[in-house]
Amino acid sequence: MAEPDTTTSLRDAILGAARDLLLEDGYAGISMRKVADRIGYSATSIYLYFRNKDALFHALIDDGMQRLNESVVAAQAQAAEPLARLRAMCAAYVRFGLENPAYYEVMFNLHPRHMTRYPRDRYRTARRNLDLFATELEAAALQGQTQPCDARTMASVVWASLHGAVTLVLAQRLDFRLDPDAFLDTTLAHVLHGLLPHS
Amino acid sequence: MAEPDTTTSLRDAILGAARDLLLEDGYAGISMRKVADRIGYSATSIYLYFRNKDALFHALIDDGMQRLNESVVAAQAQAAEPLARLRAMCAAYVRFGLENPAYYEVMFNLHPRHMTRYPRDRYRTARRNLDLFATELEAAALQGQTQPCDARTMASVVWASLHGAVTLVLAQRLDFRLDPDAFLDTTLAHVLHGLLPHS
DNA sequence: CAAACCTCCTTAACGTTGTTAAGTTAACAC
DNA sequence: GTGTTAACTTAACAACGTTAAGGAGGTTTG
Repeated sequence: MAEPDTTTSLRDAILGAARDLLLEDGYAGISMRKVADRIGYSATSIYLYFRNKDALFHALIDDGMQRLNESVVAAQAQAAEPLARLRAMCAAYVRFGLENPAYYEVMFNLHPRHMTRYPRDRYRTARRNLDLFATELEAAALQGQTQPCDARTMASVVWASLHGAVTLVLAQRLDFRLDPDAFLDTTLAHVLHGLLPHS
Repeated sequence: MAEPDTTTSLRDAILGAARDLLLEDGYAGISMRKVADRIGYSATSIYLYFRNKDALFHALIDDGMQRLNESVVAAQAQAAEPLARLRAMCAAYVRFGLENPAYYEVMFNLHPRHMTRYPRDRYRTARRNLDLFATELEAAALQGQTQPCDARTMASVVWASLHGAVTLVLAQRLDFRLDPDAFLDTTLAHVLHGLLPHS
């Protein structure tokens, strides 16, 4: 299984193998030895490029955050009005979660107890994402389309609601009598409705 | 550390030790050997009373679900009108999460990948909890206080939003520029506002 | 009374995990 | 040819969940 290292550096090969294992078996399917086996190196070699297992996962999180951000940015460009953009962005977020459950898991559902916290200073991409939501919220509020609010807080509120719904569905903890897609649609509608001005 | 077994059965002693460890060190702080050490038995004794580690955790989840349910029921009785009751119940849910982070973690944030799914038929208490929310939602809709909706779906939507917010705060992933309590208050207000009739 | 049995618990072990310490091997410098 | 450095491996440690086998003590049965 030894691959050539002339084309890719070993660091990249490790990351690739870890990503593959993540997509195949989820978080639990990854061990240092399995990652190493897959590319024909010994487990300890990984420590030459990543301080420990957490550091390896942090790199995967970076990767996932990047992909999520691209999805949301793409959605943002699909509509002209703030509220419509917001809707598209929320939908993109949910879709990302459903389509990349393994990534979503390491990115958001891996608890600090299981893994050293993803360092604050590497949350750039995540915060940038949140800022995208805040921007649209602020624009919508200025146009009187929503009730006035602190955009930064409300961006987190919106995100938390979406996150809760996605997590619920991915963990298969949704009431089995409900249809996941319908549930997610209702959640999205409810979240947006909650932003509208008082009657 | 060997405790008397005349008063409590060993099964109860194991559960108690597991609960203590859970509260002290969280999920990661629990291993079969640690639980056993704490009560002066060997690790393998646990297997006489629980099929495996998952079964032990499922018992802890039962315990936590019971406590959560009691909190919500108590909150429900504190108000007379459906919407006010709903608000009190949501607040109780959030409070439970903040005050019992370790319980909350095993109950809702431990992924199926880390642990065999909590069996469907043992979700009685959880579903009962959800039904409490659905009942109030239905009553509120009947009185025209909210827009009409499928109460069961909306109960899950409300729960998911609260869950997302609580999870975010507990995992310390909330934007560090925001105050957790203010964020949770805003979330609660937003969730309830989202239920109101269209203007 | 002794033999069989059952209940409750333990010791020993297996295979796996993340991680560290101590080599090894090859390439290059002078 | 000797010294140095970079890249990688082997061996090992402590901890993990779990299983198989066994032992001590009381109860039942001939």
